[in-house]
Amino acid sequence: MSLAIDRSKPQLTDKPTLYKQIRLDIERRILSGEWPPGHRIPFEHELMADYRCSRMTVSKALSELAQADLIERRRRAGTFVRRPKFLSAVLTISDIRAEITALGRSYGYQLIKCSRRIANATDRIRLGVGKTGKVIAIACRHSADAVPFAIEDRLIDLDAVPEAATADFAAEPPGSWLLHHVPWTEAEHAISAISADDEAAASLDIPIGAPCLVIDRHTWRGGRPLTAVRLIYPGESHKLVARFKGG
Amino acid sequence: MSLAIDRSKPQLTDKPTLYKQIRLDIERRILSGEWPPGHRIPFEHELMADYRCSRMTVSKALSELAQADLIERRRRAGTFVRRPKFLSAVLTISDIRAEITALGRSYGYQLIKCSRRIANATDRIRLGVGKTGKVIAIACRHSADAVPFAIEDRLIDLDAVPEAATADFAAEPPGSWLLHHVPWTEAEHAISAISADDEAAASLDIPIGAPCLVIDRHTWRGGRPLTAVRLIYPGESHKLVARFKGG
DNA sequence: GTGTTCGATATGTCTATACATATAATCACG
DNA sequence: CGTGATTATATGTATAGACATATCGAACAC
Repeated sequence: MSLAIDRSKPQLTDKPTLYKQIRLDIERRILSGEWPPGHRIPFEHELMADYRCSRMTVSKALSELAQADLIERRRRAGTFVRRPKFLSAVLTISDIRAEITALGRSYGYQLIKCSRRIANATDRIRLGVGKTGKVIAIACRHSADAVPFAIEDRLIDLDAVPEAATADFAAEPPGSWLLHHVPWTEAEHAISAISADDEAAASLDIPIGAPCLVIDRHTWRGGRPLTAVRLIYPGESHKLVARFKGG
Repeated sequence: MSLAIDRSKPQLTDKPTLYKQIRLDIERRILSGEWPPGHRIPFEHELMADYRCSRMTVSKALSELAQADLIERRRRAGTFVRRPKFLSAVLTISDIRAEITALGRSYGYQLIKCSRRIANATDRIRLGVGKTGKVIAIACRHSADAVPFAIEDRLIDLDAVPEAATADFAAEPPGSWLLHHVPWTEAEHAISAISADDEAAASLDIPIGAPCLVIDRHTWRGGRPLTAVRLIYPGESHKLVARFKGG
């Protein structure tokens, strides 16, 4: 297979490390289509010979590729290229303040409503908690260069996030505050489209009935609900972008 | 730290392997909040002593956690718990036929238009190719239990995907055909909301002006554009779901 | 005080070896 | 002709030791 690489001065001429070279080599072959899904890649002992290195080194390269789901390793059978896992993409949603300032626009924030109460039935369903407890309900608006950017309707479980009781949500948007103060372990986003009702239309300064992009996000820590939020963006002016890069 | 584990009969009593135990142990501490973001986790030589194992074993556990972005390793300084990477989630978009049949509903498909042509200026911009070439333009509709589910407007670069010339898009939806025949390496999705224009409204059997969820997807192989597609879903009946599970 | 050098140290890579374990392939048997 | 036991083999885990490399801090020079 003539894979042998230049190692005339083992740790001096090589820029990337050996296992990384092997990993990138295999990755390139997979992504270029040279080794299509289902293809059996050379056995470890073959790669050992090709690259003149120990099995541990080959194994390290293959293990990383396996962890990244590019290949599948089966004992006795060998190592195979995985078929791409049906269109998936990583959606990155930064907090809104960061998103707006990253665009070089000035960030504005207005707290519309902030109340503390004992969770009612609606709150409990929305958060997904069984027994009643204290919650904070927040409505606020984010703007970019003084133009309404999104409105936010949030519920925080005060029993799960007691520190929220002392936060000043008039000064700092709850999304930013939570992101910086409360670690979370699981999150779920549901993305849909709605027509602006009169309230949303007024807050966003758009016509009633205009299309809006909606993100409903739930966040947990160790299975316990922390917060539920609905973000409404004017639909035609906002896009969510998700990317997938093989490897 | 009293982390020592039971290894009275090294490879017999242990269910999970040693490095996996170490990995899960550390993972648990991080996800439970016991070791918060920024916390320095014990040095490798400390973990070696705690778990009575070699450094390679500890290192393997830490390397996997680092690859999964839960920790950050810095030479000379030590290993630290990373702060969560600003709300990110994995969005999985399966092809529409699979999505509908997975819901136990019957899948229907109508090809509305399919034409082959030399790429005009609009096509070139949409695909992001410089010089002109042949393309296939397809319009079609997907339905679930005979109810319109989504409409699709797609452009395929015939020079990048010559096999598409022989595909029968009246029999098989282009999304499914591409997924099964054409490997890709990069994809980008932009998600937005629009009002249904009269054409979309008629195809989807919804009122003109109704909110719709739009996915614009571009797919490349090795940096070369393969296809550009716009999918329009009735907004209130469809949700995209994205999840993030720590670890 | 300020910048430089240098040593200590934690992680990063690699080797050679050993044994464990899952399983594909083969073979013996009813 | 299946079918169950056996074997061969590729990956999986683990060890001990070696050297590479980045970098924090302290000692040093200016």
